[in-house]
Amino acid sequence: MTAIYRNSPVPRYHQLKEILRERIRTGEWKPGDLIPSERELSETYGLSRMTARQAITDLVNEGVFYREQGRGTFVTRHKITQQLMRLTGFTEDISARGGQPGTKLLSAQMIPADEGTAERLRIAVGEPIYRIERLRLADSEPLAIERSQLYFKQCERLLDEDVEHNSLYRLLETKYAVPLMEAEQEIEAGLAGTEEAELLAVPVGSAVLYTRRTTYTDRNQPIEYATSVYCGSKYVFYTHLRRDQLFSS
Amino acid sequence: MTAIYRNSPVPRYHQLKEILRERIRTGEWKPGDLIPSERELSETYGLSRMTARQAITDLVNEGVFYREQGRGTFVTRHKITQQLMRLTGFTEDISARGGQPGTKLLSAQMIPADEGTAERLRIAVGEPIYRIERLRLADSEPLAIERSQLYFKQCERLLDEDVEHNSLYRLLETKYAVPLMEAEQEIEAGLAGTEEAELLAVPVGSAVLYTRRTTYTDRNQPIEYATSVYCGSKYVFYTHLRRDQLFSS
DNA sequence: AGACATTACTGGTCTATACAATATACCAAG
DNA sequence: CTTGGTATATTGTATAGACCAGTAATGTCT
Repeated sequence: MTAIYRNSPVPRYHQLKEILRERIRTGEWKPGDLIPSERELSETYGLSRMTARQAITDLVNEGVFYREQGRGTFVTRHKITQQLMRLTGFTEDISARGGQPGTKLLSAQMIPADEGTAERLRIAVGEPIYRIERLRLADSEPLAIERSQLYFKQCERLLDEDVEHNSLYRLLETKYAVPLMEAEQEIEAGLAGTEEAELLAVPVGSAVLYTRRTTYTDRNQPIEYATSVYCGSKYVFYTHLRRDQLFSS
Repeated sequence: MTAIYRNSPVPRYHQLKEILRERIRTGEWKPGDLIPSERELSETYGLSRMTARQAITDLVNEGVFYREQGRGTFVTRHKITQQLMRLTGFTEDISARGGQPGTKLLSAQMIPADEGTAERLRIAVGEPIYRIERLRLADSEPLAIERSQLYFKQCERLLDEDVEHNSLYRLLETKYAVPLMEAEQEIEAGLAGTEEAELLAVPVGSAVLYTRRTTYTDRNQPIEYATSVYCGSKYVFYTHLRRDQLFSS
């Protein structure tokens, strides 16, 4: 894509975002480079400056560019991490890191929600939820134990899915029209217990990471509560932190 | 603040952001509430719709509101976590969690940068950097060991600072005019070694979290590289994940 | 009662324009 | 050689207006 289609159903600012991304991907612009000014871009692609600016602003918020008033807009220097802090399921995550994801299904069933889960999913205690327990592999080695609990309309249909060979998140977004938007995650250090050690094939007392995650749809509805145990020696979490202004009031 | 000052040096959209935040703080708007429409807000405060929209867009990006086309704009339901994924120094972090931060200075000196640090701070190997090692306490209990390495113009002046009783980040932002913007952080599980166990007052082999963090200024210059060891039983990390669109190309 | 069209709201996109604030290079006066 | 102004880039802020697209309630027809 090298031009803006004015009659496309895709918004123009969105088309421009893709073009700008592409010009980075191809290596035309390298980290630290100055990109054309907003006015220049708007003339090149036949847009108003504000529309070009919206595309750039989006990419600034995504961490692709940064602006300096009076100087111009530049390509950020660090990009790897940003892509890894995206909300991803295990399958997508491992693929992105260049590994071969694998899954061994431990259990999948409908059960009544206990108190903690019900509160996090904002449903009534005892409501039937879909619970799945999977051992996750990377390059055939056990990496994590993942226990997911989901609730949405007709979530019992998930029982018929092949969750051993499909990405749960991809299934939700495609077949079930459940668009995932964001998640809150807690990370804590721990030691492997006997059961966990056996599944992960590590000695009892090895370093592990416990995570607890609540996932929300684009309607801000909690849809999944998942707890995981990651093998400490094989996995690193990346996060990106931003400092917002402290308002002196 | 309840009105927009048209001649204020503070941008109007920024004033509006503060007003909107205030209306949440006072409890006027609760999580899940529908706020007035963009058109309504712009009339109320005497702004154009685009200006009001800019304020709202900012707050949406910060996770304060979410929008639903055709329905309106709402206050998000989960707020605690968002504040904790801000880039914070230890002092601010513990205060925000309601604890009493403390520090024991282990060492502070200028040393030549080793290869790994030089690369992360994007300087030459051997360049003199400021290195500080501190034991961090929460409510008088040891919580973490933090080793920070900083490089910027005249960073040797830090040697004269009382880093035991001051927040390093606050010092940087106020006295040294070094505005911090964002950071990348890696988190990994580990076990306490003998030296770490002693400092943290836990048994050898306890669960700990290793973190490595590179901090950047608003000019995208790396300024700090810090590694920490957190006592596993006393600290939980929070992260917020966003799913951005997967572009099918 | 149910299905469908209307309508009036919402946010989403886009334009054209104006002026402010900042950064940089250059030039002239001291 | 330094200082200060100026021209001209840049992004930042702000307006007014237009139309599109999705939602929900209402009314109307079957």
